[in-house]
Amino acid sequence: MFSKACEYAIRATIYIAMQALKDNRVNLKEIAAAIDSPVAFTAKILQQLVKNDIVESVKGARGGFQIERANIDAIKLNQIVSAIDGDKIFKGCALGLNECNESLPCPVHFKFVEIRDNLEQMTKETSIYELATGLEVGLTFLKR
Amino acid sequence: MFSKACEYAIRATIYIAMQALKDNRVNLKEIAAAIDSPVAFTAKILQQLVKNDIVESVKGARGGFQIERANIDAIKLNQIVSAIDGDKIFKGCALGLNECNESLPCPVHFKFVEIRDNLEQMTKETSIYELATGLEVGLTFLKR
DNA sequence: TTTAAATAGGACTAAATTATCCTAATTCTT
DNA sequence: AAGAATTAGGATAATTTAGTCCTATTTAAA
Repeated sequence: MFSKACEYAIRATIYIAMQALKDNRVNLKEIAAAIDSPVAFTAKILQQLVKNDIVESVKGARGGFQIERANIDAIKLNQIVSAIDGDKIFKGCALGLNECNESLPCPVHFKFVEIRDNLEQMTKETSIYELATGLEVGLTFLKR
Repeated sequence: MFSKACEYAIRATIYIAMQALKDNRVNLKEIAAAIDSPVAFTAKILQQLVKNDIVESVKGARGGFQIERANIDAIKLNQIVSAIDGDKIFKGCALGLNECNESLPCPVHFKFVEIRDNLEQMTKETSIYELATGLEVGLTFLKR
């Protein structure tokens, strides 16, 4: 469904948000440990998240990653997916056709559009805040 | 969503089914041309479909691929997906966790399960017959 | 019986994704 | 001011996915 990079991106963002809610800034090593991801690869992904204004970084000793309080509410899941994987998952054809729409549909078009649209809507209405709080309370997990 | 191999597999199966409904057996070249896919790669995928009893092959001159009439109704989309991509798409965690279920859920688990299950149900109730007829009538397309 | 047309399958290549490593730049702390 | 901790970024390696090529085998038709 999502690329590995995107999976890590979502997990990392949720973890950073959870810590940000407790006024903690977290560094790369801590993030990678918390979400059980390869450190160097996670660094690359965090760079992309910073470029896309999903997380903020602070350089130097005592630096790390954080998310502004207001953004924790504002950032929705679909923004992370689009930033890392593009919008193929939300817009693309299930059978890989370049041109596939209501007027020139592939055989599964109408059935697939429903699922694709549900996915997009779900990710659009799911905030990082919501995901981070479930994690903090211990209802959900980012490893294993 | 699906791998390239799976996209080609679905397109190829639909095309073979449509021709089988007209009592035509079709060969590799014709299939690849009809679905606009790389010939040699398509050959590999067809081998897998044969091994998984989704299509039948006939060797030798005048050989090719076909699907028994009864199977055109019996084969559902989910069988092709599982045969080529496995069932990660139907069973796997959206965030890539190895263990993710109702009792140890990832942060998006409950929201994602709905979509995943809808996809599985849709593919389970969609027969190749249904997809092939839309194609024959010219309502749907396998290229572009 | 030979030949041509076809699938099967193994070995290989190319491209994309995932992942690592090293160095530079930044900034806090001592 | 120096050193340690940290992110940024480029180069590279490893793995997976996508795709090609060649040969063997099968079978219909001439």
